[in-house]
Formats: sequence, C-alpha cells, structure tokens
Amino acid sequence: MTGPPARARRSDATRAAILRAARERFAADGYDRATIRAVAADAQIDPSMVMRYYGSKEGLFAAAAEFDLHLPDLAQVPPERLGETLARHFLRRWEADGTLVALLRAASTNPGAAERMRGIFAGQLATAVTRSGADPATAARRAGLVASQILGLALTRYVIRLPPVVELDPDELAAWVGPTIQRYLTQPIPPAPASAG
Amino acid sequence: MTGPPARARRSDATRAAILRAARERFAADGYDRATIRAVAADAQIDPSMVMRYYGSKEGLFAAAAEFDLHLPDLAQVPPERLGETLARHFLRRWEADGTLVALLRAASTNPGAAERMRGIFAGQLATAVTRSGADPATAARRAGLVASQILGLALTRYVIRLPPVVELDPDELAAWVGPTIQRYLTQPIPPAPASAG
DNA sequence: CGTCGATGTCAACGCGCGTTGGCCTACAGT
DNA sequence: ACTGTAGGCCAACGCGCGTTGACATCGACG
Repeated sequence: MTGPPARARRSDATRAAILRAARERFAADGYDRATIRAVAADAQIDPSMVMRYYGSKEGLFAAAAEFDLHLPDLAQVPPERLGETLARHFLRRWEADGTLVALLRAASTNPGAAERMRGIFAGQLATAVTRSGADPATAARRAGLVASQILGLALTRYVIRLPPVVELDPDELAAWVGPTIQRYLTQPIPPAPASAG
Repeated sequence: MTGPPARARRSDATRAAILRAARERFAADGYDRATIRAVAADAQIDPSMVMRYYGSKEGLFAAAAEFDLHLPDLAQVPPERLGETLARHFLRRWEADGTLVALLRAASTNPGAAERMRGIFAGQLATAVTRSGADPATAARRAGLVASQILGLALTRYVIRLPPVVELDPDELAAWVGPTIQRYLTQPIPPAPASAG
C-alpha cells in the first residue's frame, strides 16, 4: 500500500493512446480481427510497446474492456419510472463510450469477454435491481431478462445495424423499451406452466 | 433449369458432412476462429476438398448460413396470442438448429453474416409481421423491435450464456418474453416526445 | 560529464491460416 | 480389359499474426 509517489511517468500518454486505439479497434473489429499491429499503428508506436505495457493481446483486451455501467441508485428512482430510467441510462452510456460495444463484439468469440459480460450483468445490474426493491430471490432472474432486452437492443443497433433499430432515436427507443424493462422488474413471477406429461 | 438429371452423386455425402461440420464449428467458434482445417477434420476429409466444393471460406459460410425462420402464417394466429406464438416458435427453432447461433456469432465480426441477419429480420420477419395485420407503415419498426428482444434472448442464452437466462426453461421464457413481443406488435405508436429545442 | 533506467525502434522467430496444384485411386461406360 | 473422370489425399506456397530480444535514444541524477 505504500506505492511509489504517483509521479506522472512519461509513458502515461503512450499507455493511454494504446488503450484508446485498442478500444476503437476492438469495438470496430471484434477480438480476433483487431490486431496488435493495427492498434500500435493507430497509436503511432511499435507493436512491441503494446506487449511491454500490456503483456499480451489478452492483457490488452482485459485493460481495454475495463468497464463500469455507472448505474444510478435505483432506490432513488420513483418505482413507476424504473424502466424508462434504465433504458435512457443504457442508451446514453452506449452512445458515449464504445467500450461496451467492444465487449459485446468480442464476447461472441472470446470466452474472457463473455465471462466479463456475465460478471457485469450478473453483478452490477443484479445489484442495482436488488436495490430497486425487487425480491432478492427473483432479482437475478429479472436482471437477466432486462439484460436480454438491453443487449438485444445494443446488438441490433450497434453491431448488426438493423435499419429500423438504427433509425429510431433514443427518445423513441426509450419509449418502446422502457415498459418492457419495467415489466421485467416489477411483474409478479408468472405461475409455472403445467409441466408436460 | 434443365440441369443434369438429379442423379445422386457419390460426393453428396461428403458435401453434407462438410456442411454439418461447418455449421457446428461456426456456431461454436464464430467465423474467424472456425478454421477450414478444423471443419475438414470433423468431416474426416482433406481441407482441399472444402475448397473444391465451396470455393472459399466465405463460400462455405454462405452455404452453412443458409437459413429460413419457417415462421408460421401469423394471419392464422389469434391476435392476442401473437407474442407467445412467436416467442415459442423462435425458442423451438433455436434449440433444434444451430444455424442461427452460427449466424449470430459470426455476425459480430463478419459483414456478410451481419448482412444476412439484416435480410432475415427485415425480410422474413417483417413480412410475417405485416401478415399479422400490422399497419404496413409501421411493420418494419415493429419487426425491428421484436428482433431486438428475440436476438437479445439468443445472445444471452446461447452465446454469452448468462446464467439466469440459461436456467429458465422455454415455457418460462415464453411467458416472460411473449407479452413483450405482443406489445411491440400491437401497441399504438407512442407519440413522438417533444423534440429538444 | 557520465551513468543508468525508462522509453522506444527494428528485425526476426515460429505458427497456423486459406489456398493451390499435382498426384493417386476407384469406378462407370464401352 | 481399357480408359476417362470424379473423388480424394498430400505437400507446399505466401501471408499476417503474436511475440521476442537486441539495439538505439532520451532525460534525470550523481
């Protein structure tokens, strides 16, 4: 805990440039197609620098995919506005920061990225859902359903670029998707259907 | 149309084995990580055979990703059951056939796969939605919203494997997601929010 | 001024990939 | 039995990749 004084190193700018370039490349190309060489070229340094600072491609991705949803405290949100609040929050978060798109693209082929995605949505989201007043016994399930809609929106809008979803503006999307999330958060658990037999 | 008589060629079995292996590999690994060599090994033939029959990796993928949603005629479905019907249909379709998962995984990094995905959901799905009785002027938008939930479900269940979504069984999922789809299909278009000014 | 670690470049490595072309082999048509 | 052809294998190619280690340069400090 008594680390060296936080004196700025000369390499901090380089590190940051690498990270910025990495996020862009991973977001645009996914894990496999994004190359260390391309990231280095974007950051205008030698590929071996990336290795020196981040150890490996996996290490670079781990650093680039560091991400916090920065979810608001749902205990402070009027219960009837939970869905709309969350929908707007996610849309704003995505439009501003490509990290989640990078993570989403990478998660299709990279197990580490999928694992991190699970951690974010089973951790940060589920915690926020619990704080919104949901029964802790069902919070994980509700968070999973919310994630399915939120990530589906991100997938169709930013990755697949399905035209109708791309063309809607954030306000309209929030108006459509907000009630879905609201229902996933608040609707009583449906009775288990009669099991087949 | 006056092709050679449809006499079975000796190579048909090989072609089919390649296609089966390709679908599995693309579904499990995505486009980039799935290799021609691995597909050939699975099909127990030489990699050069894959090239001979499908021309290139892109050609193989194009053949392996041939897909029809086989949507039911929604004009025959009672209007109040549209959502549940569609939800159940998609879940059954996915559990039985890995092709869509292959397409989904590949769509994250392969432009051709994303294009095909757009075609399927802007074509087959939008057409079915129109036949369900939706106003043709809004059918594309409604189909896009349905796609966002359906694909989000597939993403979280089959690709990211988010535990709460994996653990729910198809009946429970249909009970949760059906009403969402129902609402996307039938709810009046919300009034445009006051534009920022 | 001399030294030494931090910062950065350069050239090369081994690997697995998609892809190619040449060469066997078995069988259908005569 | 002879031959043409479809089906299949093998060895190799060139490429771009992640990664490595040797070498150059800069800047702080004695």
